[in-house]
Parts: sequence; structure tokens; C-alpha cells
Amino acid sequence: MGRHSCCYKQKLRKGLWSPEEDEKLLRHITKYGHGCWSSVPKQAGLQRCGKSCRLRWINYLRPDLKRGTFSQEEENLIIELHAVLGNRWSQIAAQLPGRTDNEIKNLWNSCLKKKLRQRGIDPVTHKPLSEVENGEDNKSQHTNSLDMASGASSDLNLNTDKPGAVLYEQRLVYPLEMEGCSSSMTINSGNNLMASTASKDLFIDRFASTSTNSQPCDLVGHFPIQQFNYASSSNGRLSSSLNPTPWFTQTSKPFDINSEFPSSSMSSLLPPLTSSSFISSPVGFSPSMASFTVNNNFAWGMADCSTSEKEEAPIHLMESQAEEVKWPEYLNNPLLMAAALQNQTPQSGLYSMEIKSETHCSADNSLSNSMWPHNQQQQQQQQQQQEGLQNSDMCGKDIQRLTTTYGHV
DNA sequence: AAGCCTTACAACCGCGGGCTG
DNA sequence: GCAGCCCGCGGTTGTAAGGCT
Repeated sequence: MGRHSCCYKQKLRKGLWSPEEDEKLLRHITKYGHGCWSSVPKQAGLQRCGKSCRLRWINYLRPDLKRGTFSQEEENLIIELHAVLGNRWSQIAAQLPGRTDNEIKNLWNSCLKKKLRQRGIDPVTHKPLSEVENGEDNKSQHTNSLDMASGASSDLNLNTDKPGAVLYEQRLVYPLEMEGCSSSMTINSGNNLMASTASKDLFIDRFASTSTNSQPCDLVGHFPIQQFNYASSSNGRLSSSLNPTPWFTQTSKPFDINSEFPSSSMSSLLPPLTSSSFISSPVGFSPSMASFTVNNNFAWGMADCSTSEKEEAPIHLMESQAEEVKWPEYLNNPLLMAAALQNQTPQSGLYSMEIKSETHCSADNSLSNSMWPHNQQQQQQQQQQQEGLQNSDMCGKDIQRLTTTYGHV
């Protein structure tokens, strides 16, 4: 794995960028785009390596950057995301438009870590410090306590006055209606955020371990584990089986993850996957997980907290192609998602299901806005809809909504 | 006023992975 | 299969500014 060849070259400037350099780079990229970064400095007349130019552009010069201090909502979101994603700054940054991974990393290291400690929360595990200290003494016991299916990892009782409890409190609702049977899942991410990454991995392992087990997993309530049928491959990817079945039981009973599934924030940060493909979604937060394999159609619904209308949003996705999909790419790339969605055919949905994206917004959601940073966009969309744009292509609208919502969550 | 310390931010460094010839 | 190039990521370091003594 070679380093940039330009890094070896001499006579390259290092250190802080001068305004002149900034201007040169900005002008060049605005005019020509960056193309190959290694050639940018030469073309722009800069005595820098391409890597340095790239960094400067990404972290400082990009026009879409949101300069200035982080809002409380942003900080809360970062903490939430860090609890789930750990030090994956780029993934965290992807959920905060206008913020760079570097910026977030710096904020975390200089500010948020300290704040959490002051609130008695370990910034690494997101557990109460006292518990972490105790946990050091009996690690094996701690490991057992991570058995999320048993609920033992619900360390933080939001009703307590533990420091940080309020900070973490968040409730999301994912309404789903599958095959005519409506169900909704209420996610209170407050509990699970106290679960460490390790606990999530354990959770994943548990699910993976049931992959060949046809027995229902009663530990997670409504999860139709008997329908989970995927195999974990050695490269950290999961391949879904050919048995695309809903993630949730198809009952009209509300799916209350808050009470029945202690580890929910992982899910709260993903589209509620509704086929076996989406069973990999919890795995999405495994450190080793960068992509998942989709052999079947899949679909997700979403909660649009800004809209109140109920609209049918049938979404069918490709089924036949055994296609590898990197979900972050879909989440972050509306075009990719649109292409994927538009390539699907209704006929392909032997197992396809219709998702009605209803709107449920928990009234006590003090932080929902922070979790859905693009409410403004959604409101704008709502306004557009009210202005008679409902007649536009339904599929396209759903794609837009999906990307708007999940592109940042 | 000067020196030291802390903080926040910018930038660098090293590495891994994807791609290509 | 291999080597080189390139990109992106995360950890670390450097530095300027502000606060404190």
C-alpha cells in the first residue's frame, strides 16, 4: 500500500495554509473540479501535496460546509451516533450535513468527551462511569451483562436522575405497514445507548448464531427469528438468505422496542429494514460491517415526523439480482438509491411488501429534531406537496423522501 | 506585562482498501 | 497475483488564541 508519491517529493509546503493558497485551490476546484488530487497542486500552482489539498478542501474550503459552533442538537446527535458508531467519524459526519469528520472528531476530543465525563458518563462505553469502573473489576460478569436479549444491558434508566439520562433520551417511531398489516415500532434509544459496542456485537453474534436455527428467538419478542436466515461470512459481510421475510411479525400489535428490545438505537439509526436483507441492519453497526449482501427484494418505510398526511408509498426493490449493496452508499447517494428503486419492477416482488409510511411523531420527543436534522427540507417538501405536487411521480417522491430522511439518519 | 497553561482547531501521518495495469 | 496509485479514514501532532497566575 503505497503512500502518495507526492508525499515524498521535496520542496512542498507544509503547515498552515495561507489565504493565497486557499484562493488558488478554491479557484482551481471551482473551475475544474478536483479530479485526481495528485494533479491538483500542480494545476493550481500550489507547492502542496495532493493529499494536503484534498484535506484543505474537504475540511475547510468546501462551499457546503457549515462553519461556526455546533448547536446543542448537533452535539446531542454526535453523542448519540458515537454511542452507536464509535469513532467512525466519517459515518457520524455523514449524518451532520455541513460538518466534517475532522471537525466532529476535534469537537469530540476537545469538548464532548469532557462533557460526558462531567455528567458521569464514560465517553468510550457511554455507560455511567461508576459502572465502568466496577466493570473493570469483573469483566466476565460484564460480558454476561451484555446479553442484550435478556435486557440486562439496559443500564440507564431514563427515569432516574443519572447524569446524562436526559441527554440521551430520544424516542423514535417507525410506523410500518406490511402486507396490509400495520405495525409500528417505538424506539426509545435511551436505554440502548448505554450499551457498548461490544454489546452490539454480542447482539449480532447472537443473531448470527441463530442463523441456522429455525427456532424462534423468544428473547426478542416479536422478532421472527425463525425467519432470519443468513450466514455470516468470514469477510465480515452478511449474506441474506433466499427467504425474504419481514423483519417484524406481521401483526397489528405495536412493536415496542422500548420494552421488548433493549438494543434499539442501532435500529433507530437505520431504515427499518423489512426483509431478511434488512436483518443485517443491526450488523450494520458491527465494526466489521461495511456492506451487506442483498439477494432479495427489500424495502423500508420511514417515519416522517414532519408530515401528517397518510400516503401510500409502495416500494418494491430488486429481488432477483444477487446484488451486493453497500447501504451507506444508498443512504448517502440519492442517485444510487433512486437508480436502485427505479430499476425495480412491481412484478419482481414475489415477496415484496408495501410500506405505508405513516407519520407518527412522539409528542414527548424532545430531541427528535436533532435526530432529523432535515425537518426543514421535509417541511419544504410538505409545502410543495400541498402546492399540488402530489401528482408528481409517486415513486420519485418516495425516493426523495427516503433519501431526505435516511440520507442523514 | 510576562510567562505558563489550556483549549480549540487545523493539518499531518500512517495505514488499509479499492482500482488498475 | 502483484505492484503501484489513489482515496479515505482515524489517530496524532502542531499552533494560535485566550485565560490564568
